[in-house]
Amino acid sequence: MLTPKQYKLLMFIDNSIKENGCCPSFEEMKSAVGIKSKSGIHALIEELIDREFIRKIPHKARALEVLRTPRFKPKDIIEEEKKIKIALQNSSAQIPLYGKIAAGTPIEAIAYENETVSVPFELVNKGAFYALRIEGESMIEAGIMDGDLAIIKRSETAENGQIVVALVDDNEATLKVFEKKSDEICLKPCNKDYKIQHYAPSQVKIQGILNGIIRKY
Amino acid sequence: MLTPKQYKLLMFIDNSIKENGCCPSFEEMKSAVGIKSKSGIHALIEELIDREFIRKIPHKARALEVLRTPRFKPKDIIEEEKKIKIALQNSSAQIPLYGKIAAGTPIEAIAYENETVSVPFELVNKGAFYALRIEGESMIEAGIMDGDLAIIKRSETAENGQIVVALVDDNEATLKVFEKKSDEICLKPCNKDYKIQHYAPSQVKIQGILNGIIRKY
DNA sequence: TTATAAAAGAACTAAAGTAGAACATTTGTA
DNA sequence: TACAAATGTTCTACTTTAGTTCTTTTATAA
Repeated sequence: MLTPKQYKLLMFIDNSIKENGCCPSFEEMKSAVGIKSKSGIHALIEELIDREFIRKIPHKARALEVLRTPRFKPKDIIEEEKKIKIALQNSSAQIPLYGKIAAGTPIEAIAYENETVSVPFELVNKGAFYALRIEGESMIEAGIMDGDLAIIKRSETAENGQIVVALVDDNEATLKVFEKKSDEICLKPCNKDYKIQHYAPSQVKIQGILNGIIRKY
Repeated sequence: MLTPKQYKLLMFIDNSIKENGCCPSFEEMKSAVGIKSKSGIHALIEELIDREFIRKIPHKARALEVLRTPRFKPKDIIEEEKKIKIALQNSSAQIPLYGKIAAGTPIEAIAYENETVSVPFELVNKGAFYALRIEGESMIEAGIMDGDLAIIKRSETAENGQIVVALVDDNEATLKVFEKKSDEICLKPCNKDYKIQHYAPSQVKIQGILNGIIRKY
């Protein structure tokens, strides 16, 4: 019935109209179908008009209308869809990278969202996650090294002994072992050269709990 | 079907009528669509009338009626499609997990391929990779902890100072810092409780070089 | 190779969009 | 009613985007 390219184009046009409400331009179709020249799109569209799959309002730009879509998919398309399924199974999650965090001297908490990193799904189960780049040596005895990527699960609370991202006095974010005592909160580094920090509970806001580490050599 | 501007205007008019009960003026449309002249709005409206999306009561101000809007896909379908797109872009590599490796007492090298793990593409550039589960504490000073997943790049050779998977006497695989001297190969643990091991070059086969670490808490 | 078809590319034509001004109509209210 | 303010229409001139047509290139199979 239709060639793979024709089918792909037809479905793309149908999709675009349903999704964006407006008909795609030839340029958009080019990149969607994977053709580098507008004349190719032109030929495909003429074919689709001939076979009465689409209609065109003459002398108008972006004026295509899908009349019908075929029941059967070309074989290549089916193959491709299988590949997508496999890719989906192996896909990783995309989480924002919130700049660097000092694991030694605390630095300012970073509020902007610029980069994202992809992490294996195993590290991000349920909840919201973000990543921080470790800077400094204060957690080295917990196997967290300078330059590591820390995968953090958003949380406002933590259990004693967990490694947390803590915001101190609203302007310093730091990765430390959390311990809440009756009257104070201790943030413990994992490096004997660093001292345990003691704060009033009101000074410390938990920003998340360490969920994973990714290191690249 | 519609051009982007036409669509934007149509939706704005439809929305305004539904929200405010009355048709917006050209001035309002101007700022909504981002056009600095009324004539542009006029042209767009004439087009929309031609294509029978709106109707106009002649000789009346603010007297437009929306006849129809392009039909849409259900939201959940769009969401799903977006997820697929993102997942495809971020799909991660699937590499085999070759069982556990002793980072303390060496254990047998595992030859079978059973499980696989997905890792971010950042950790696996070019070449063949596999993953090993760390067991033991011998590399703890390099930030490699018991239970970590080591991402290994296949290689038969290594530079001094690199962390390698070494097979000793064909039956023990171990993760150590590699150092080749003129007459022997040293495999150095990163833990002062463990001793440096010295072997004849013929005893040691490099199986790969450490390329990354993934840890889950 | 040669014939063929698909694709790429360049050159061209047409449509869409932008902008401003002048003009015409409607609408509210003094 | 009459006027001013708000609203809508038309025109010209121009820029950008979109679509068409033709020639050249590339790939493929007889």
